[in-house]
Amino acid sequence: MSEPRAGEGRPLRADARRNRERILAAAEAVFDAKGPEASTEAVAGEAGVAVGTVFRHFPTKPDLVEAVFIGRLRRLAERARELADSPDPGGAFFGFLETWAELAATKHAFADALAATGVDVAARAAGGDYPVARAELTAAVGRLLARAQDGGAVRRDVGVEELNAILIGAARTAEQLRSDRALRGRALGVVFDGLRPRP
Amino acid sequence: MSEPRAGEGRPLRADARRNRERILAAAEAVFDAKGPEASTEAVAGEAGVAVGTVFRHFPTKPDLVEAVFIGRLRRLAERARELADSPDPGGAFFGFLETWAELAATKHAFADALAATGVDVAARAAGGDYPVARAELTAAVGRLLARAQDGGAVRRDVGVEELNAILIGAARTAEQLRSDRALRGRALGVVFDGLRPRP
Amino acid sequence: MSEPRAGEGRPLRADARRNRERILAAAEAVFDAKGPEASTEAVAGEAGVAVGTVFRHFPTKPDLVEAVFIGRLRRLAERARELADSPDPGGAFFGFLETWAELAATKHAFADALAATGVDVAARAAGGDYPVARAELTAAVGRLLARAQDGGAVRRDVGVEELNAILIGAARTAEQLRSDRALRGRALGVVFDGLRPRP
Amino acid sequence: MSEPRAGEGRPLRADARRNRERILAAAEAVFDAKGPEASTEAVAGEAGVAVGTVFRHFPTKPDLVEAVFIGRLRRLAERARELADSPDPGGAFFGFLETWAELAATKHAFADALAATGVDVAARAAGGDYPVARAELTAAVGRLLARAQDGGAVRRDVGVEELNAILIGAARTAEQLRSDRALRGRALGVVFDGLRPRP
DNA sequence: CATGAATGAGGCTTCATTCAT
DNA sequence: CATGAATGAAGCCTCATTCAT
Repeated sequence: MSEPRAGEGRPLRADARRNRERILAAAEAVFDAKGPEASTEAVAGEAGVAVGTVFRHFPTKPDLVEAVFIGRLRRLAERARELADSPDPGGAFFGFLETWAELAATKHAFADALAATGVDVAARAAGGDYPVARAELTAAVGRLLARAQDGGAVRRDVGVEELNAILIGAARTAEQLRSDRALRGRALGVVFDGLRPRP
Repeated sequence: MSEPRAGEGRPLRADARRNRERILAAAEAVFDAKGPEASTEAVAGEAGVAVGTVFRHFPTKPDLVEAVFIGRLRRLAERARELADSPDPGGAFFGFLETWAELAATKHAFADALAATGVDVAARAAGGDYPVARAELTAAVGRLLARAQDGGAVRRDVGVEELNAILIGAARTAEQLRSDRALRGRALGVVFDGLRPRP
Repeated sequence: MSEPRAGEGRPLRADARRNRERILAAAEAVFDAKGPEASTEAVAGEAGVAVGTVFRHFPTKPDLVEAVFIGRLRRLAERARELADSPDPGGAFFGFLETWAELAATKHAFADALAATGVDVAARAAGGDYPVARAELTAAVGRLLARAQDGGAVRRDVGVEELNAILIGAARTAEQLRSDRALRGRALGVVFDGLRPRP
Repeated sequence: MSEPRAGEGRPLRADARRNRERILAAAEAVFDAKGPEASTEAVAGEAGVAVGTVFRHFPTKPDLVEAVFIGRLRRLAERARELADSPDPGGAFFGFLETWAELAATKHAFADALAATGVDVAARAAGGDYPVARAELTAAVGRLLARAQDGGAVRRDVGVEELNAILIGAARTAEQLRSDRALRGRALGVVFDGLRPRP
């Protein structure tokens, strides 16, 4: 649940909303720096609020982690949508992959969180916002992929599912080579080349 | 450290060695199921020994995680060595990649542990068995790679470093598609295709 | 550290302060009875709080021991200051020694804690409240000593340093004879007589 | 019990006796260095035997601590006996005090162990060797004291009991000033002066 | 609503002691 | 007898979560 009282339509008070944002930002920063096992207290500290406030907004630790993660999914989906109508579908597609990898290369817990998906989603039922965010990203990426394939820039035997898994792996590859930008570029180049049509 | 006080040459008593194996096996199972943050207590339970016994063999939690991980590195290196003299270098190389991915597909903590490498190795100095195991694997894989490149099966602009990072990512990709063997095969195929020479 | 985050000026909430006092009192009682190695759990039990609460107030076992000890130093310094302006410097001085010994006679960990000084202070740097409390006591005692020497009640070849060590020993002597008040008085009398001017 | 199977008259085999001595020596060294909380394993290591052997000789940790302590009492008593017939009773008496303090100044756990006496003796019944060793020391010191008093070197209102407690305190004083020999000498001088006859 | 103190389960680790080899 | 592996209680400390202020 990324929005407390979701569905009851009670819009958060201004200060409450502000706190929520600050907590999310703080959580993102802290999780990036120390991984998602960082203590809630640390997040609260970074956000400049008390722990109680964090728990009011995100009743559970997983709730907070999920919310951070969903935020990222949304930003990625947003980016995918921006590129959707590019006149150069191939460029748009591979450009998006770069964005993804670049994001993953610096954001520590990102790949983990992504990978945790398969598990968590099952465990947390279908109630939360996660499936929605996930679906939106998948849809947006799917469109990018389809156009790129139509344009002949990407092989046709790849579906969104494989692409998704490949990107999760690529994120890890990128993270692994975090410190060497050139090496990272080359490794990702290899992986992405695999997506191009075989002659 | 895969052998306590390694280097002092005192071979463990029969029962001690048996327990050590049981603990390692238990740890592998538990870490696979719940990740390497699983409690030492859980490992002890699975192994059918008391906690104290686990700590006698692996004085520290990281020691245990490392030992499990090193075991995997060794098995992989072993496999790489077996394939070293294959008459079909390209087949040997890609066959090895399959093994790797197959192993990773079921072993949860594997990718994490691998990824943790960069950090842990630095932190744990060069004292343990880890660097050795790591070096051996790298060497064995390097030979496989070189032969495959010489045989024209793999593009020449890929080094062991990139390969390593790519494989770590591929492990994650495979894990992600754990449940769908066909899909997994296709995704890995794409990634591995990226390694073939561009026409 | 006798006040958590001392110096930041945030006064504890009423209930927190109350708990803090209870914990200190409990620690004093428990340490007196079983020595400072008594478990934190025991202290918590005596104070009627959960362990977590003890650790919130005193993040570390040594912190707790130190706090108890500092409390005692302060009480002694207070007593010394009260006696500072006595019209009978010699009486004031020896009266203070009685107080000290009396306190020490019942308080088990006292001598130990005092003795631990040389070590702990070095180890714990100059950050905490300890050096301050220690210095204040030394200063107050120094004044008492100087006046007594000026009044001819105490030999002049004794400095605060020796006096301090002697008192630590006397505390142990007193503790040793805890159960026999008369005997204790005589033993301390002998030790204190050593401080009087030789004819 | 400082002698296993005490009273059954079975004299230890030569190697067993040798081990016993080595363990005692090791324990003395280790306890001096790290205090009596040092692990039995550490003692075993220092002695070059296995833990099991230590426990065979001293079935319990307190047994070992006590044995070490008794050894010291005996050595002190021995020293006192040597001085018993000195032609200079006063010199002999104060010389003995020096020995005592000197021993205590370097031997970490000594004062503690001595002080622990009151408690342990009660707890451990009267069965062990401790009371005997204690009594012998007291007797020997008593003789030294009596002769010194007869010779006018020591005030007559001091008994062995007080003396004992004073010495325990002095040991602590000496330990406190361990690092400064001159200061230590002066402080002990003051304490011992208290024992001289008042004019 | 926010605050931050209290709770207490749970994790890691040490160590006296037992006992199979 | 010696060895050293196994046991498991106990200690310290962390942290998600609750709730009085």
